Amino acid sequence: MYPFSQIEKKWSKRWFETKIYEPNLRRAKRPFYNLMMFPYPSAEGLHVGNMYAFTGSDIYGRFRRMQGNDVFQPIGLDGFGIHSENYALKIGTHPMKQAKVSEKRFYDQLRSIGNGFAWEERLETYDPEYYKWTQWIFVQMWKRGLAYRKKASVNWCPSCKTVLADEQVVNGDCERCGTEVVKKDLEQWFFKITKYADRLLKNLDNLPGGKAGIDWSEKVKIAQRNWIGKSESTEINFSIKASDKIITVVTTRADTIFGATFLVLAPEHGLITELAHQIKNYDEVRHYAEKAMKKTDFERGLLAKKKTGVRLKGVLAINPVNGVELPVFVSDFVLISYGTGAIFSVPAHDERDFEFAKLFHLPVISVIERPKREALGPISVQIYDEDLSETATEIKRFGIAREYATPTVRVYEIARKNVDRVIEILERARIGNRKDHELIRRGEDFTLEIKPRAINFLAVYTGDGRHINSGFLNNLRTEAAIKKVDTWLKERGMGKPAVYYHLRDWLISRQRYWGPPIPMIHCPACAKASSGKENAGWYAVPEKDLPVKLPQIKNFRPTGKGEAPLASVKSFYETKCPECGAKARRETDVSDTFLDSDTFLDSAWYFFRYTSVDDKTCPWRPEIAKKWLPVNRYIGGAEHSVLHLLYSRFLTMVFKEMGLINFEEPFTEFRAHGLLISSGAKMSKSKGNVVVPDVYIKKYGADVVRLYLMFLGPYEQGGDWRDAGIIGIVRFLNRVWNLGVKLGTGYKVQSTGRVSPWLHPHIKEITEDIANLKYNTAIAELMTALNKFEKEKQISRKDFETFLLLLAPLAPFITEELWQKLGNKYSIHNQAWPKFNTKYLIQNTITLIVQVNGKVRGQVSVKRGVGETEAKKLALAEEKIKKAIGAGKIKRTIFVKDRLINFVV
RNA sequence: GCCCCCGUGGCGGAACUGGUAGACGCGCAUGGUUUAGGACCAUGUCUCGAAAGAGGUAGGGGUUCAAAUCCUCUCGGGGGCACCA
Repeated sequence: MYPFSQIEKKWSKRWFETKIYEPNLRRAKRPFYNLMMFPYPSAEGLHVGNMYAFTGSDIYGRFRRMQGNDVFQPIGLDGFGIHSENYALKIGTHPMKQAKVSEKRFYDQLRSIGNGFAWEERLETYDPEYYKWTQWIFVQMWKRGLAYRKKASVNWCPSCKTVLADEQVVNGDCERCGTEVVKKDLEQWFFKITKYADRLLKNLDNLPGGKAGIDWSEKVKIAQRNWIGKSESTEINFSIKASDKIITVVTTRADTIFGATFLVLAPEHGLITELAHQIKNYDEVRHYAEKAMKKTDFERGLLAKKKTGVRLKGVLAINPVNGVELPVFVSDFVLISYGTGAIFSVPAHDERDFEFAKLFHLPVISVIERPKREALGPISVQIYDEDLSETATEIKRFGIAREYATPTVRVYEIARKNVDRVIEILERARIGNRKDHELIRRGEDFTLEIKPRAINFLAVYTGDGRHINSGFLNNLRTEAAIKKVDTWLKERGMGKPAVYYHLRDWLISRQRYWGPPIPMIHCPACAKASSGKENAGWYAVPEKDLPVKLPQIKNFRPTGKGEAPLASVKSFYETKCPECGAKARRETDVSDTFLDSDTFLDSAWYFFRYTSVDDKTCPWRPEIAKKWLPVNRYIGGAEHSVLHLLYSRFLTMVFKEMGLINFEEPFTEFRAHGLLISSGAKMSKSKGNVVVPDVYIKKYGADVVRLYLMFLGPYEQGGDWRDAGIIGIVRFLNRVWNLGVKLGTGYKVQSTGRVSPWLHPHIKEITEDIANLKYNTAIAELMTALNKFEKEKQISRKDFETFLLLLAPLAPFITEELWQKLGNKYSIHNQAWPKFNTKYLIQNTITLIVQVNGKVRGQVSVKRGVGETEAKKLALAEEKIKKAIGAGKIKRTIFVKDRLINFVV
């Protein structure tokens, strides 16, 4: 095997010393900011998944460098956070100490993978020089009214002993430790990201000034759209009988208002207490509401199989469109966090409402006519699970053509002539009325589908259709009906169109130790003086006093009392009010630092800081930031679709408003790489299939590991690491080495000084593949080229050098070594990317495919650009073609120039 | 439940705007080379068939001269959101 170890060591050192990957930040002429997601320095060390992400990004950066860009490719560590803190607790050390240990290990590893990092610009989020500016940003947010403190019912992880953002709760469990999350009422700090919801959404499609939206992987854009969750809704006011109070509900289906048969309030709804005197069963209602409020969203949502609720006796709401009096309920299926926390229910056209109506035996009024069966096209029958056995047996008597079952569906194919009789059986089984029986056509037979949970579909129709029983909305369809009712309500002041978002404000405070302290001070004296005002007594730490340093304390263990560890450190929290000078108390929470690989506030702006890491006077120097930002290309994992990537966009918008920058989207291009799995499964410690790159780098060298990772599959789709295939890459690079050494030591080589024509199409392919992140096919193409070299036995030096240049971004070490061995100037990575000449892409003789009735029957060699008449003549001269056509007459000829000719007989 | 992605040899995966399916690599087989090898070299490798030929991209249906590619339904896998009114 080629001496990779020696080579890689040598060049790592040389690159570092000669700073070939350090662009001149001030003077660069063609700046290209190639960003990769800085890693979280976990105790386990650099993961092969990290290397996968970094290699893919690095190849692209190297490619751009060779194409003439000044590429800036910085790296740093996202080292604050609960993961490090927990690890320090576990092994009985201090996070500050551990950080230094991990830092060294990570940087050593990062140096070994062959990436062209700009080491001088590296940063660590736990460095006071960095988090000083994280805190500064917090202060700016505060000054602009975008940071606020609020008592809220928040997600609390009893194990991590801190609050969690909604995004960090997965199926009711803590994303990190899997402990069930509970609800707690705590005062917390929030950022008003909701204020930017519309802009965050719009920019995905169109940037201000009519420009096209940001160029991101489509799936990430979709995820953000879903997360922001815009709904065009209507607010409708229901007055309450014998009261001056009003219930404002929110709906996206105002068209169904004539079908409303009751109202439901969220347990937290303020009206419940306001109407206390009117509610006859107030104790019962209050009891229910209090119990519900203690439940987590998960318990109220997914977990709750059955609806619960209590009627507000003595309260009747009046439907504005028809004056009908409707009962009002409280139920935990309505959430205070969305809309107004109140809804009107239309059981005929909403499944949840229907569930609830069944429970309380409430009327169901249908206001939308279902489309007729014919109009539905394919039709299907669905039966409730319990009914299945008996009915199915009966149906089976008709002779089932085919039967198959899945966990949720049982499908029978029955002959057409039996359809009506089967429907009869279904009716007898009282599965629904005839209208709801639906059959799927399947050739000559029909498919009868029997699905569990079908009863709701039978009773509830959520689709569009002609409106009935709806007064002035009769005969309209949904869209038109909504418009009409909106106008109607607005004219009478009874409602108005409104837009709602699912996006919530960003909860950023955490009750832990290992994070940047929130730079706020609370003064009790001032609070008293201006009591009643919002945020009374709260002041930002004056900017000259930043950073608020995180003190090294002995007991950094989380308290679990809703208080951060710093709350018991007197020397930390005791301070003076910046306003009145009285004794005041510092905020002791730290800002959001959570997630294995990411700390949100810290990481939401790190790419700005890279441009000015040594500047102590500002977060970034405007002239340098202007030159390099926004980031030209960002490559990272899709798991950050809605967290890091959304927060970064939000902060960038704020920075623009502050006049700090002149753009509002931080990443011009974002590409999500695929997930790297191992032996068919997601890598995880519990499965024991985590691959650590070090072992392989030691055994085969970084070039081999890089190439293998990239060869696994399309970069944007991910790949499956299996040890078996790595040998193919080892062979490939060995062959490259052997060939290179032969040339370098004076074997006979042709030296024409020009790139051979046959290589040009390969240059084109490789260039395009790398530009499109299709590294797997780029490597395949390089392998093909090598095969050709070996077959020819005669090699020109120029061709081989070109080959090395093409391979250089992918395998930077071996190519650098061979480049030198061939007597070329350092460094290969600063050479110009090979160009291809289009005149060599065109072959003069091409193979024309000859088809008869669409089937390939032969091929003929023709001159490029040959016309139909000529091609036809040549094709028909072929024995095989003659035979295939036989006695038939050619009815039609399809001719695709330089590609094929097809005879239809 | 809703949204997105995917399904091609024994395996990872190629296939441009529909136009010779299986590039490249792994594995396997045969031969060579080597003291030996898990090293290297050569040849072969979708299925059936002696061949001519036929079939073949999860399955059904469709559009087309022509479908892995487009439409549609079903099945299966992965990811995201989820009582959001």
